[in-house]
Amino acid sequence: MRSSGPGCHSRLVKTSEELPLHQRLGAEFLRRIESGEWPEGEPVPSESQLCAEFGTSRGPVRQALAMLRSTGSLVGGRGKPPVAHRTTPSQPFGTFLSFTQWARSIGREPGQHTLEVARRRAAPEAAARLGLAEGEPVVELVRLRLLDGVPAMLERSTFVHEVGRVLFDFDPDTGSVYQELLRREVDLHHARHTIDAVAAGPRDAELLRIAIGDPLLRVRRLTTSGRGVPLEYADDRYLPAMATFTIENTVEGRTVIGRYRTEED
Amino acid sequence: MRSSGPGCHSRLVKTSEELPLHQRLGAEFLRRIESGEWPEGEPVPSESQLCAEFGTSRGPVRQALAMLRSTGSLVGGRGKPPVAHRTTPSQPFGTFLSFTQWARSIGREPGQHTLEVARRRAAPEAAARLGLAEGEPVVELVRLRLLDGVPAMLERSTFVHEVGRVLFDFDPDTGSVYQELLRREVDLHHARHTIDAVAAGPRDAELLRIAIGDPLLRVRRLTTSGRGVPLEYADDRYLPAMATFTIENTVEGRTVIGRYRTEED
DNA sequence: AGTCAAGAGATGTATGTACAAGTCACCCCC
DNA sequence: GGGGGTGACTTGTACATACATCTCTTGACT
Repeated sequence: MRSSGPGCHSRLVKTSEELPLHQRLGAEFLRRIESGEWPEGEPVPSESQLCAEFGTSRGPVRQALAMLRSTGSLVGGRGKPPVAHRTTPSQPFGTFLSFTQWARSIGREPGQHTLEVARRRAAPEAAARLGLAEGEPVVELVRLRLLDGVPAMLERSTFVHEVGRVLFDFDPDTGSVYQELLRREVDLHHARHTIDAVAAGPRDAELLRIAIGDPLLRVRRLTTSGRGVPLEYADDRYLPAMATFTIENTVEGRTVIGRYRTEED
Repeated sequence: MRSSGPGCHSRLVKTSEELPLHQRLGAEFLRRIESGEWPEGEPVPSESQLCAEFGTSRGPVRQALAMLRSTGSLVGGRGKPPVAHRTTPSQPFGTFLSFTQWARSIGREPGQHTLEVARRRAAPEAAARLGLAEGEPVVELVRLRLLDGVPAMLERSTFVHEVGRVLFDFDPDTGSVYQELLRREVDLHHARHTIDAVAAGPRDAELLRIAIGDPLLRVRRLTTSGRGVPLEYADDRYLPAMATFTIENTVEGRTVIGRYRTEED
């Protein structure tokens, strides 16, 4: 295998040497598709050729191809070689969850003004979503998020107390709460985003510099751990001119999601 | 093992004898998980037991398990049996695309008032999205969609002419345009939904019986064929009180999407 | 020249084997 | 009685093989 230039930066991920063969093959194949080495729309080398090139049996090669097929990077059929297909990649969990990572991924500079960070008793809706009794202590964080210095979103997060208390050792004006929680090994694993539209209230309007009643794109998010324990409930209100959400789906069931700057789409 | 009686256990999987073995196994396993025969959170039978039960080798069993693993219906790891996990299923393509199918899937009665169906020259935005020159003929369809008789959404669809002309033989007040197009073997394969919020204009307000400026949840949809040819561009405006969209994603990259009645979530 | 059939080559499916690596229960020993 | 090792069992990975099925080209026949 051609493991030249192994990812020296990836301490979180195992080095290529110790990964299973079919995963290394899959990564290599994906690199070739995305680099254009296997051009879009062109058939890729046959399984036998790949087996010969990497000196393996058909098993690992087929596992790798199946992985790419499931993500849509390969399409095609029986009897003829599969065809490379560059797809719009689904935004990874972190990018979709973290405003900071998202902003950077679209080449904008994220910013924030923290308006409030307080330990208080859970409000009715947040308590219900987090599965807490009303009045249990939680940590609330309210921030105005900026893109290139311009107000873009108003974020109201409610953390269960065990998670939220780490925020008191952290200045939410300096960076990404999401990354800080990851660093503390909080198991952010699953998120459910519910999207609708609301009219701006007085406070929304004042902070986002719009008129009361103007439409806002609201995303309510419940983040849970790997075992389904709620960790955070958030109510994010975007200026529609600054961000849109996209969902792409196909008859085969593949789904990719994204959040984009409005003008860019 | 092959010489054991022909099909002595094959009656257990009766789904269409001509499907490949691993697909039949996958369907059967999924049925057992969803029916509770393999209880949530409990380890499923080991691969050897499944091989014995269905009289196959490990290969098809493992392919079927891998399929369920990729959809999140099975979780678990090395050394210990995988654990059944009932997941909220992703809404299939048809349900997500068709208002009619969606309404029925949530137990509501869909309805529609067709306001316009006309062959005309493409408007600038629709033309750009459909990849047409401005002024090329298209078919526009404007319908007010109802849930249980109550206005829920205003739909403005623009079809490329080749697709849209079948609508003149079809009464859009009677049912689902989507199903009619499928029946005519139009290759609706891929859809990209862009979600944002807009203020209701005069016509929106009048038809949806709200005030001008009230927030609406807008979904712009570009539907394309399997080869990427644009077929339809739509601008759907939902009353936020009637529908929300949800996106669920995990660190492993699985994504499920849904559209729900607002109160039900 | 056009048409159709045969065949080569590709992928899809299925089996059998072997070993590596992880989990768990049990038992021995301290 | 508790701690730790051992071994059976399970899943993960890899290879070799065989055959089915589909695609596309080649070539003979009309």
